[in-house]
Amino acid sequence: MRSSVPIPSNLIVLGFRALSDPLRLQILELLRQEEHCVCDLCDRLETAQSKLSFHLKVLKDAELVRARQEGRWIYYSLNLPQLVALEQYLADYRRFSPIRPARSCDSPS
Amino acid sequence: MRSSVPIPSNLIVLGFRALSDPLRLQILELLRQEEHCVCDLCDRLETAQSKLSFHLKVLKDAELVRARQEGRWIYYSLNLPQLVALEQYLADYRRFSPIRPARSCDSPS
DNA sequence: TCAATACATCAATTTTTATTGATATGGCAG
DNA sequence: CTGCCATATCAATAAAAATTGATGTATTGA
Repeated sequence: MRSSVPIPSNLIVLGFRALSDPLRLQILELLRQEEHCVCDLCDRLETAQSKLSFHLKVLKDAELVRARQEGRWIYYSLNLPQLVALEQYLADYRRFSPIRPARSCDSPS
Repeated sequence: MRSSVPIPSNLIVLGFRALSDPLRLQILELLRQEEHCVCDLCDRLETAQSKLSFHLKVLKDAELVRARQEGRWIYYSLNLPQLVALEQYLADYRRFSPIRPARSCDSPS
């Protein structure tokens, strides 16, 4: 019998992985306010274009951002529902984890 | 002048990184219900002890779990406040992201 | 049609993370 | 003390992710 512990969905794992990098969090921080094209992000983050494209792809694969083309620009924006999905995943820990009585808190340093 | 985009706290990044692995999420899933010692987790997850120790360290460094020694066993449990901190970080996207109309890349700021 | 711009993708390399098996440490029973 | 058990850590390797510079692909304007 294989492990009976539920295996988390791939999109959840991808989401957290995408969030696990400072530059990518900075990208999201910028997108929070408005959508941006790549060249704009390059400027604001002082980062090479190909590097940014790489990280944007990670975010896009995790469905944390969306891309919209307009002329020769591609505008990235937050995909809020997926951010909310991750938030909900974490919220379930708070909501469905019985708070056990803290036993004697004799912390061994 | 360096980028003015706020750099995320290291603990936040560590937290998301710790969450970005299926086995580690399974560990948290088990800990949700009650604390477990390592040998217990090895059994339930059918995973080698040293492998589990490695992943527990990742979770502990991210402060998502706590360890408590009792005799020769070490019991791991959730550290709910840090999970909540990550949840809050995500919640802020939902709460503070105004939906704005696209600004053209060309247009004067 | 041509050149320039915005972006993606690729190949090579470097860096980071994960896995595995072995060994170390420290508590406990005998 | 001795030997066992639970766990951590280490060293070697493997696997995955990130960086960099170059090249490819649309789109636009001349």
